[in-house]
Amino acid sequence: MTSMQDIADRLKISKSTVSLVLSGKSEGRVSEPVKQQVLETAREMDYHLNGLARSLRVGSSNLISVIVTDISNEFFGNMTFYIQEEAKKAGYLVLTINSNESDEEFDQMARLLISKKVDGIIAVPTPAGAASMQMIKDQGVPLVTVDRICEGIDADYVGVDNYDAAKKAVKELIRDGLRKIIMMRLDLDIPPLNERERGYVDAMKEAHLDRYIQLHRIRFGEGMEEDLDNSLDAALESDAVFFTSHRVFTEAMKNVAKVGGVPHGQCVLCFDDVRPYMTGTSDIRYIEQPIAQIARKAFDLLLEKMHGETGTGRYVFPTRSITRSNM
Amino acid sequence: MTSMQDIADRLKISKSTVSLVLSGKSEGRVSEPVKQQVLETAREMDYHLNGLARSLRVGSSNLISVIVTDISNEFFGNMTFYIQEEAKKAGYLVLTINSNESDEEFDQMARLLISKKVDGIIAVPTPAGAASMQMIKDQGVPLVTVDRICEGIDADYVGVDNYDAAKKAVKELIRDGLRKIIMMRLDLDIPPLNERERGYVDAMKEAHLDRYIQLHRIRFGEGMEEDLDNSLDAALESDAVFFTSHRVFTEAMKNVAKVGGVPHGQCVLCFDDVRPYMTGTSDIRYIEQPIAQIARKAFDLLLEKMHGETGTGRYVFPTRSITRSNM
DNA sequence: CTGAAAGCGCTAACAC
DNA sequence: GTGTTAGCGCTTTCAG
Repeated sequence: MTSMQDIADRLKISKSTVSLVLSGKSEGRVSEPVKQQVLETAREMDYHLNGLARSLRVGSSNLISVIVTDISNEFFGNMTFYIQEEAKKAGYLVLTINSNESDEEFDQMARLLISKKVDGIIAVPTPAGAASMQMIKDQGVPLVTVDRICEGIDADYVGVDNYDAAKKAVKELIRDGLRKIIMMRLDLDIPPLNERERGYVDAMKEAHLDRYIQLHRIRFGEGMEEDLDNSLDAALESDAVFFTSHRVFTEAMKNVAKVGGVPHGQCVLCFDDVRPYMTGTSDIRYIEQPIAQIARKAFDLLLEKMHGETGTGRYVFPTRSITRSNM
Repeated sequence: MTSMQDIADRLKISKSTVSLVLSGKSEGRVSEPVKQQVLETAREMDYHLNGLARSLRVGSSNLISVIVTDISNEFFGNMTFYIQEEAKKAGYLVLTINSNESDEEFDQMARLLISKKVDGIIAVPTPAGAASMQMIKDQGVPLVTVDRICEGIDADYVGVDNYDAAKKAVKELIRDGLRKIIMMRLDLDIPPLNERERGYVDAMKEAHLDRYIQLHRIRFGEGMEEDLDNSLDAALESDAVFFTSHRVFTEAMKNVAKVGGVPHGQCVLCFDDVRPYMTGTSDIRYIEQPIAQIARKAFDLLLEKMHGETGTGRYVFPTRSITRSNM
């Protein structure tokens, strides 16, 4: 592996000169002939920059990380994708991390990332992840949180109004004549899910449909399928099922497939895009979060912080309810 | 940010001693009291290792990269996920890169990764990516290719027998009475897609159904929706549509939703798991690739290479045809 | 315009 | 057991 020293030796010049031209800072500081020689020799010797050495010296790695709780959730998958696209444009590489909703894993990974000297972190906080957030901040690593607010932590936040989105969508269902609307949510104590539940409950109460309110809490991980099985009958008897997140929806669908699909005439409401799943004949609706915008905003905020800006803010984007009936 | 030197100064000892205990190499080389002091002081001063310095010194970054062509393809998404899980166990962080099927992007990213001194790369080669593969090898970076063989490059390969899988699945369709079976594939000149096409064509010919052979080539990226629209009528008139990859399937489904879903009684055959999409009443079948196994094998091979093994091999895993009719 | 030298934070010989 | 030293490959003052 050839180094700058190697090409300096070959040309009998100093490595500082080589560094100047190879890092594009030679403008008016290195003569044209020398510059050309360096460039050519670098090519001949198949030189590749050692970014580690550079990073150590300049104090920044051009690496950022995005830590999500469940990469198999399409919402997070897409978010990660969009962040990567933005990062690429800005010259950053991204380390994608899956915390699997575990505080311990999150913390462990955050420590690793700090040691890798990432320039910034975009994180979906785990249920009780405040301490890890604080550690990241204490280490001076720019941080922006996404999807879930982490109470007690002064960091940028980007997300949507989950309460409002859920309430509006349920009201639309009621307007369209549906009555027995039940909710299936993951058994995780995280703000978005709690907010969506509140929205559902309030919408039902306001329409005096209290008696139909049903909350099915599905365990995340171990026990998921069992819980889903137990809720199946209730689901089949309802007019509509409101799934609070993509993951619980897709898992439930695998289950529902066993009994021949969603019953004709029944309505499914879900957070996040389910268009590709709408091959059937049931009435499917979903609440769309502007993922690309969220991702872009999150990255922009991170970029600002990495450039030294200090204030933090909370940015809430509007959602849309989409109805596409195939009946 | 406190360094080893800082804690050595505080304790009036040398930084080598500090290094020894902090890197867990103090066994029988540092006295117990000193060791405890170091550990405690490190905690007090909120010390975090500078991994860049360590990597520069020891010559390895504990970073690997997986470069896929389309992260929004669930097959690659899952593969990446499994690789990450394996990598985590082995103490590696992974940089996920999306080449977007572009040779140029791949090459550019590969150069960046080399400068970041990644310890290894798992790559899905782009259509004409041999030169980039060679560059990676020339730089001494361990490489394993996945999903597509890159001709002319001596590197490990992990994948499935695409010809055989496609042929078998089509034969099953024919056995079950389907005749007008058409294929929709992306317009990319890559081995797996070509092999799947060959398998389809041969199965049809062997059943003397030559007259029903229809190949619809769908552009990837710009023009995709247009091509899909143009093929819609033919699709609706067929007995079955064989989608050669997950991506073309999901895109087509968005399109099909416009006309009210897949017609009753029609069959859809697809490469890769589409269980969550089986909410409808149509006959859906798919060819399952053992993604977890593929990912694990790829990572194992990479690990071996990173540990100095040299030989290369090609590993082909069996697929399964899954039928689950909801009719 | 070019070079010498210092140093980013760490590890690993090698002395003592 | 512990300290000294050299150096990984680069960037960046500072002289000349």
